[in-house]
Amino acid sequence: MGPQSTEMEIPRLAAAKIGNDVGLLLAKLHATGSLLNNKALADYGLRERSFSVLTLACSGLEPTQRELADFLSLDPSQVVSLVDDLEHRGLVTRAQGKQDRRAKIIVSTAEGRRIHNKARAGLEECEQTQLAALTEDENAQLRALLKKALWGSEPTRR
Amino acid sequence: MGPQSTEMEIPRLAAAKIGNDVGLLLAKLHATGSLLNNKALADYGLRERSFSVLTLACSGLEPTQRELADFLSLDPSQVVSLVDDLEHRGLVTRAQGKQDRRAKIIVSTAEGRRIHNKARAGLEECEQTQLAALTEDENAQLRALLKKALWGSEPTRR
DNA sequence: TACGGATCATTGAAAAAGTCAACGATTGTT
DNA sequence: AACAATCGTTGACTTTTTCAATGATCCGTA
Repeated sequence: MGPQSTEMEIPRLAAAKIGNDVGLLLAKLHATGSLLNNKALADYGLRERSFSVLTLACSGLEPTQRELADFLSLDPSQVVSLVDDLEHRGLVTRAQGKQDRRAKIIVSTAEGRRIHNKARAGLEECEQTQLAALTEDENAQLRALLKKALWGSEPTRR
Repeated sequence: MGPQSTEMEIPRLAAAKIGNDVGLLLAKLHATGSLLNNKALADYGLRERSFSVLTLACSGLEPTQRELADFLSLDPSQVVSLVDDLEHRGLVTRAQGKQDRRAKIIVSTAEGRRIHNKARAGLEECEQTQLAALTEDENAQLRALLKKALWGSEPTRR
């Protein structure tokens, strides 16, 4: 369907003022990125979002569904669907919250971690493709700026 | 509903590896930004996308609908809806393509430019809110990196 | 302790957005 | 002249988003 080449010609319309609009730039880069990411993740039966959930389940941070919803900017009901899917496939399980019995903690299974590692490798490749125009430094810079824009200063450096 | 404060606490989950995932960072910043932008544009009966179309219609670049679809990463049928709406409200008109009579060139009306100027002012304010954590330099840097990631090197400097 | 309001995950329904194939008109190519 | 390709448009279909309602649980307060 779309152009598969690594080459990316500068569209005529990029000259418009709106070519400086952060909102549009984010939307565009996000759109093209999602396309690539979802394509890469399809091999593992995952999509961008289920991968995010799986990643956080694998993180050891023991996120609750509410935390997932907030962090991923999703409606809680969407998290239910995502977790349902991952759980049915045996990649994560719902554990009872420790302090709060209403909450469900999402943790990965061994199989979930296995799939996750494979998928992550594929994704990194994919990400490099998307940001091929940037140098290693610029790549890191972009990440840092996005994080700072989102959460102010830098997150707890460790 | 949501938190209206300018303060943004660093979520616990940001510590996860995925906090470095460019895809997620883009999705998140884009999501929060869209929310703010759409809220700001609602005063003018616009949304992020209709504003983008209006902006390009005002740009003097005489974009065709096909170009709009490509540039905004939309399906051509979505552009039809957006232009229909703007046209019904007298903000843009469809002009016949010059070389290609199949194509329709979208140009703004005087009223369209009036609304656009007002809306743009509101949006800039909004954008500053979103990127409040960044310095002026970082703000420019972010734009430059996003553009480079999208289109390689820098677009025609002028 | 018991009450009341708030929060969590879940469900289901309604609205919005996205995807896709088909069409007439037009273009460019052979 | 014939052919395939492209542009805008329409309509059907699927997916995603949004939202209100619910039972269970938590927390603050009387």
